[in-house]
Amino acid sequence: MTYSSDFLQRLETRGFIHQITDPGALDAAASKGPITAYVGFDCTAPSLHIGNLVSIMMLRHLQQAGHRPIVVMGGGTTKIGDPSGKDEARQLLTDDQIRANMASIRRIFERFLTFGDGPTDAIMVNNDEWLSQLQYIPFLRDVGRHFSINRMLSFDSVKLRLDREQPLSFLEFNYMIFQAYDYLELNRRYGCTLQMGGSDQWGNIVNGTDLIRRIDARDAFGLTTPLITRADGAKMGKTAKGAVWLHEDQLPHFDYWQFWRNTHDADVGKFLRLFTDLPLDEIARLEALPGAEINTAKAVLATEATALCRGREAAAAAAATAQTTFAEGGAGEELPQFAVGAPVTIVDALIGLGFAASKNEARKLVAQGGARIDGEAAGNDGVLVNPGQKVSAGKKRHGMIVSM
RNA sequence: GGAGGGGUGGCCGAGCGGUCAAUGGCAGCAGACUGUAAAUCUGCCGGGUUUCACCCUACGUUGGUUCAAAUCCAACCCCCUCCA
Repeated sequence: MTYSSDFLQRLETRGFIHQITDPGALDAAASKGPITAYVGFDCTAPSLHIGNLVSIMMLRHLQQAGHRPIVVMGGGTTKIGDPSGKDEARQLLTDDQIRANMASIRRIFERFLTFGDGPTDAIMVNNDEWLSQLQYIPFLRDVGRHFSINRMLSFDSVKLRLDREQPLSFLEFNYMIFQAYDYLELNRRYGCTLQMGGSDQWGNIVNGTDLIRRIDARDAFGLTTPLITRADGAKMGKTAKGAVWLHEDQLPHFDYWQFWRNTHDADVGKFLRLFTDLPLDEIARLEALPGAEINTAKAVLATEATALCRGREAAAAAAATAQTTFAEGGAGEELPQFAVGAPVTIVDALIGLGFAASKNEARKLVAQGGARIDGEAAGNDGVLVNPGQKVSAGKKRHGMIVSM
């Protein structure tokens, strides 16, 4: 499918589009002039992770194409908890936790979007602003009447729980109503005519467009992105160590860079399109690199993706560290460090650097030849390591011992 | 409320008085081969120590029987199926 609007054409060619409620009409609207679109984010954690990155990039493209992005923080809906994909109710957060999380998340968005008061500047709003003002009876009369229980029961998020006879509280059951109401409110306040989100949000999004049509008789659109999976079928962004966080407090720059560097061959092109701003012809060239040369493309992916989220400088530093550490066998500046007062055993060094969770684990690393000091296998667990030496666990984890 | 079935290591899932830190699979870690990839093969995969060994903690919870329990008994909690 090809679109006449720059915005949709961009999304389409870069692999962002899964479903659109009315592609033709949305394309026409986006061609005619600036539109306002939003994505909702929940703020149950102080940072977003890679799973949110597709939506963030989509907002970035929206803005670059001359439209206005709204970031909706689910301060109000976080108080309820989205039942989608969960067997059990989420833990409820206090107002203070929510506020702190929102402040922290905002800093991530400022890297990707330009905020301000201009016509295409991004704004961030908290749906708690209107949700907590709602009056129960009027809300039921004005909004509740448009929702049929029959239909709500048919939604996957609800059906799944009911089929498994898992408890679904009334509180959570209301989640989809509030999300639909958000859209109505944003449409009224900001003339927002497009809600975007992951494919799991399709039902919620459609509820919103329906509600706007029923109450205000206006057209609004919905767009969802495909679920991004890796070539081996695993869900994107989950590693054994947990989520890949966008916030540097939760994941060092170097580790973030490394995450992208270790992308599977088959995913390089896809990820370059989704997670960098590189032009498509450049990406086409990179993903076509044969054999081992694909590593060049991975390094570009890592640096570009890191630059977006962490800044160009941090990306360059991470890339330089990777270069000296992996390609030259040296030790880059960004490696994790472990400060000691006196020489320590290799076992303690591995634990100190966070490469082993217990002494047993560290000993096993040594026994299997995975522990190295300055590139040489550590002979036994009693070997001492001095400040200034590089300690490695396996081929990918490297750290420096420094003096206090 | 009644009748059955079940709760085991990150997950799935065997075991059903000693030989069980517990088969197998997945995930993970390390080694080999490579390209900081994939696939494959090999080893590891609760914690501690003086590591071909020993100690501690673990099979829903709490007690009990026994020389000995994940395995038997009792009570309790939770889940599932069927009946009311």
